[in-house]
Amino acid sequence: MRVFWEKGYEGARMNDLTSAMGINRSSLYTIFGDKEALFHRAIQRYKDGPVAFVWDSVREPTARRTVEVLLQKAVDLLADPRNPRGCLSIQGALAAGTEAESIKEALIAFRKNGEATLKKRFAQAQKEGEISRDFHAGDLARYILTLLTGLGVQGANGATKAQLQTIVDIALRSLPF
Amino acid sequence: MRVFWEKGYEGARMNDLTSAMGINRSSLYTIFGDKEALFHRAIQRYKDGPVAFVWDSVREPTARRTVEVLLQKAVDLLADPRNPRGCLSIQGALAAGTEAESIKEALIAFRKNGEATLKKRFAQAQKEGEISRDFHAGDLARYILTLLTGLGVQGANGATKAQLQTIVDIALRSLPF
DNA sequence: CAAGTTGTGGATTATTTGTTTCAGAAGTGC
DNA sequence: GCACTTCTGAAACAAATAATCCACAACTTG
Repeated sequence: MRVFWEKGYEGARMNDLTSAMGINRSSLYTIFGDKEALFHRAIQRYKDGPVAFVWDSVREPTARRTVEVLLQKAVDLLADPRNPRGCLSIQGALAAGTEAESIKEALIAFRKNGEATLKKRFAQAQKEGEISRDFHAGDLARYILTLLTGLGVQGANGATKAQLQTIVDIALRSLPF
Repeated sequence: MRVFWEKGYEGARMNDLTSAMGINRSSLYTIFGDKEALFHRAIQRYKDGPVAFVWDSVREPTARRTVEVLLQKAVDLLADPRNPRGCLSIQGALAAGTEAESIKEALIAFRKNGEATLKKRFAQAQKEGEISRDFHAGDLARYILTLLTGLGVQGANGATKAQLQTIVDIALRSLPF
C-alpha cells in the first residue's frame, strides 16, 4: 500500500514492492496473483486504514461537524511525515496506459463511494433542518470532495502542515451552510 | 500537447505522439530531441493556450471578479468536449517513476507560478482595500488553487458541466472575502 | 533541371517491464 | 526422522519501451 501510495500504480515496480514487503518475487505471485490484484488489496487496506476517517466522519452529530472532522483529519494525514505525500487515490489514478483502465475505474469508484456517503449525511442533515433544502445534497458532497482532492494535490506538491491547515480554516470559515 | 494532456507523461507512448502529430518517429527526434524536451514544449503550449486564462484573469478590475472569471473559465475548459478530460498539469504530474522526477518538478513549478500570480493580485486588492488585511494573500491564493485543482480532478472523474458549474457556484457564493 | 536539404519508413539496439519456471533450502506436523 | 508444504534465489521469457541508424524518396532552391 505504501509503495503504491508513494509512486502510483505504474510507478511502482515489482522490485519496489517485493523489497518493501520483505518477500520474494515468486512468493508475491503465488500469494497475490499479479500486480493488479495486489493493487486492489492495497486500495482496500487504504480505505480501511489511513482514510477510514472519511467514512467514519459521517457519524458526527452534525453535518458541520462532519465536514470539520473530515477536513481536519485530511490535514493530519497529509502532513504526517510518516506517510507518503499526497493521496493514493489521486496518485494512483495516473495509471493512464490504456491497459490500466480498470485501475483508473477502481479509483474513481473509490472516490465516488466517499462522495455518496457524504451525500447521504447531508440529506439527513436536511431532514433534521440543519441544512437548507435549497441545496442538493449531492452538490454539497461534490463540493466538499473537490476541496478534499484539491487538498490532496496540495499535499503532494509539498505544502506544509501550516499551509494545509490555513486552507482548511478558510474553507471552514466560509462553509455554504 | 493533447496526447500528454490525455494520457500523462509516461502514459503517452512515442507512437501516440508521432501519429497524432502526423510525422515520422525519426523526424520527431531530430526536431525535438527526445520525449522530455517535447513534453516541456507541450507544457509551454498549454500555458500559452488552453490555460492562459489563469494568467489573464488577474487583469480583471477586482479580485472577486478575478476569481469569478478564473473558476468560470476552468469550468468551460474542463467541460469542453473537444478537450481531453482533466488538466495536463495534474494528469501529467503523477508521472512518478523516479527518473521522471524532473517532469514532476516542472509541473509543480508550473502550478506554483499560477499561485504566485494570484497571490500578487490579492496583495494588490488588499492595498486597494477590497480585501481585509486579516488574510495573507498567499493563503488566499493557495485556497483558490486548491479549489481549481480539485475541480480538475472532478473533471477527470467525468463530472458533467452542470456539476462542475454547481461546485463553482457554491464556492463563489461562499468566498471568504 | 540539378544540387542540396529535409522528411520517410523500416529495421535495430539496449533496456526495462511484469511474469513464469524450477531446483533446492527452510520450515512444519506427525 | 520423515513426508509434506512453503518459501527462496536465480535465471529466463516475452513483450514493450525510448532511442538510433541508414538508405531512399520528396521536396525546395538556385
